[in-house]
Amino acid sequence: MGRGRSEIKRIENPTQRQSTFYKRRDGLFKKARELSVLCDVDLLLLLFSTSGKLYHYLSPTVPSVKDLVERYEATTHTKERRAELEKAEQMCELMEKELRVMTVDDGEQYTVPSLELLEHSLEAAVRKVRSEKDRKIGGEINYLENIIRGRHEERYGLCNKLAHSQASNNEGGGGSTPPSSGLELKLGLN
Amino acid sequence: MGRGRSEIKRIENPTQRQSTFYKRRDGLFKKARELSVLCDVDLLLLLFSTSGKLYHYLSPTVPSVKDLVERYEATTHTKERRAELEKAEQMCELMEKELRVMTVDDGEQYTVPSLELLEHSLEAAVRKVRSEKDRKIGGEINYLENIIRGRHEERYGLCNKLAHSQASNNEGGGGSTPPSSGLELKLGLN
DNA sequence: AACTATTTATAAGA
DNA sequence: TTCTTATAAATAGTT
Repeated sequence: MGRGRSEIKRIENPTQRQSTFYKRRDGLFKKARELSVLCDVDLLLLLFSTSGKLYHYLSPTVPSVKDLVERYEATTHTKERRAELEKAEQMCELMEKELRVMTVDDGEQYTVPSLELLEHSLEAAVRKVRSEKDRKIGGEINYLENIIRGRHEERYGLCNKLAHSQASNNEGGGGSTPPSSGLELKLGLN
Repeated sequence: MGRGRSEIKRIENPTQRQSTFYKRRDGLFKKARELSVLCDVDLLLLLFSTSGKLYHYLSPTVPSVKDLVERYEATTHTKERRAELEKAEQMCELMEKELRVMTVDDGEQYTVPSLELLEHSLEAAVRKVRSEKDRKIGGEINYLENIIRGRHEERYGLCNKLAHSQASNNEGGGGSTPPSSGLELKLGLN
């Protein structure tokens, strides 16, 4: 847009780069907000300018950056696992095929006992690949279970804290508990 | 853009919403990429569609999502701390002012001993706010130190793993160590 | 997916 | 930075 060319490559002139940065940054954030509202999308936009300044946008439907990043991690983990499983599956098939071919083909270079030996080791390899596949499936389940357990503990901890703080408020503020955050300091004006 | 109105609010018609989503998602990613290249910016764009599908873009200069998010956390932490410190500072000033006013003003409603008592508790309160401020500064330092320590341990752990796996490769693969990742399975074709 | 009439974004210039 | 304006780009509605 604008007058003249396009060409997406690093702008070397620092003044021009800065100016373009302001304009396009504003444009990008506007578009991000619009997409998130129009299409009911959870999104995070996080950016650091060359000078190290932080700008970010998080759609209003998302409670926190951490939350969305955890979802990202969970998703990519399962994706990676699925890709690995597919590869393992393919490998399995390939090896079974190979095994069949090798035992049927007449190989002049092999004696029967050596072919038998080869067959056995290939069978063992197939078993190994299968068990590795199973181990990975188990690992994925553990990973997800851990996440769920973590969430539970988090909630439990919060409940505890809440109950605790309510109890100590009812006592009248015993003094030894330090303020946990922000500026709700007890000023001791008794 | 396009024919007709604008109005940024959730599109209720699902077909239209989906169509708009595709178009604007592509546009947003394009703009994100362009900004990151043109202006040499580190950026992360992470989004989940309503159906839970993940799309993301990370500028090529950033090693990983985790990396950028850590930078975000470090930055916001220090920002929050700074804001808290500022508030504490203001509170301090306010209280000192109040203290001065109260001891100088002729308050008809107070006896001198009660004013003196009030003065002392206000002074104590000021001390309390100051020490809370110092505690927070210390906490921030600890927080940063922890991050640094974490990085060191991560690296150390990786070095160890590497050394270990190289050692066991030299031994000839003793069988009890499970493959750590991917598909570099030892097939046992001996 | 493709096609346009329009609206938006923005490169240059001030 | 900030505003203006000529022009390139994005996209809403339509096919």
